[in-house]
Amino acid sequence: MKRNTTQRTAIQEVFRQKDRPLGIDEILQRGRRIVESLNQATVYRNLKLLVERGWLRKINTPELGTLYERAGKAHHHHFQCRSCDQLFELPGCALNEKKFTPPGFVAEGHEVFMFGVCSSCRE
Amino acid sequence: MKRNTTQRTAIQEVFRQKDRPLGIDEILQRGRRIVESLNQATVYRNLKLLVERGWLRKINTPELGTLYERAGKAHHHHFQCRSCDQLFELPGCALNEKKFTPPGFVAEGHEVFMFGVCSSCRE
DNA sequence: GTCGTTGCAAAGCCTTTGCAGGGAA
DNA sequence: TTCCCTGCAAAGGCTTTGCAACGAC
Repeated sequence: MKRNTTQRTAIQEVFRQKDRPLGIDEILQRGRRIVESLNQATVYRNLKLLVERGWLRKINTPELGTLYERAGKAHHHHFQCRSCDQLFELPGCALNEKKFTPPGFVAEGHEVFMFGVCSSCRE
Repeated sequence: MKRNTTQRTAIQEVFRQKDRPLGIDEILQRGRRIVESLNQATVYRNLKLLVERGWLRKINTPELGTLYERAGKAHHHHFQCRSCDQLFELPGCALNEKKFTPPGFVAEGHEVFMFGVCSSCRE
């Protein structure tokens, strides 16, 4: 049986506070504000567990490494600002999967990453 | 001034033989058929150099790590077969970038990865 | 008390780098 | 001969794992 440790709860709390894709460093930093002793290995172990439980989703980005976001959201993609290196959610989907699938191939899913500058950084 | 070493030539030859995205291991294996002594560090160094020269393009895939393909091709995306783990070229683009860009954001580019089963593996 | 969980350190991948010898021009 | 390039090994990031102590139930 799984136990609700203060560390795991802290990591989940971080995601409740910041509803956007987060990387390990930021999760660790913010988590330590809640549980000072929080260890990196613990974060890795819990992220893995929370992904397996379907509470988090792992995002392997092309330029920012691995990030995590809350699971269960509607199908969406991401926009990476190359100025502040934040990943933003893009609601909906602008990809015509069927049209794009080569004849004879079977499509199971897709990932779209957009790059550019966010509205805050553009100012 | 850059020199045309047998190692660098071998790596380029590998890409001429296989016109599809290749990973380090495959490049190394195939390169060693041409230059037996070929070293992994040499491959990494030359891939970096060939990318800088605009002869190769680096692809950071979500599930297969870093692959490289010949640069200079028309805008395209990729399809990853989860059965044979090969990356296929998808000619053209099915993404409506303008429609997908949030107000106030500036789009500079995008990356699309499709996942599924290729026609060979489906049989 | 049990046994899942944590912190710490070591180890595993993948990639980069320092260095001395080797090779292209 | 020059000095770029290579092979080898060590070192760097990021992530996982072994182990003994700890703590949730």
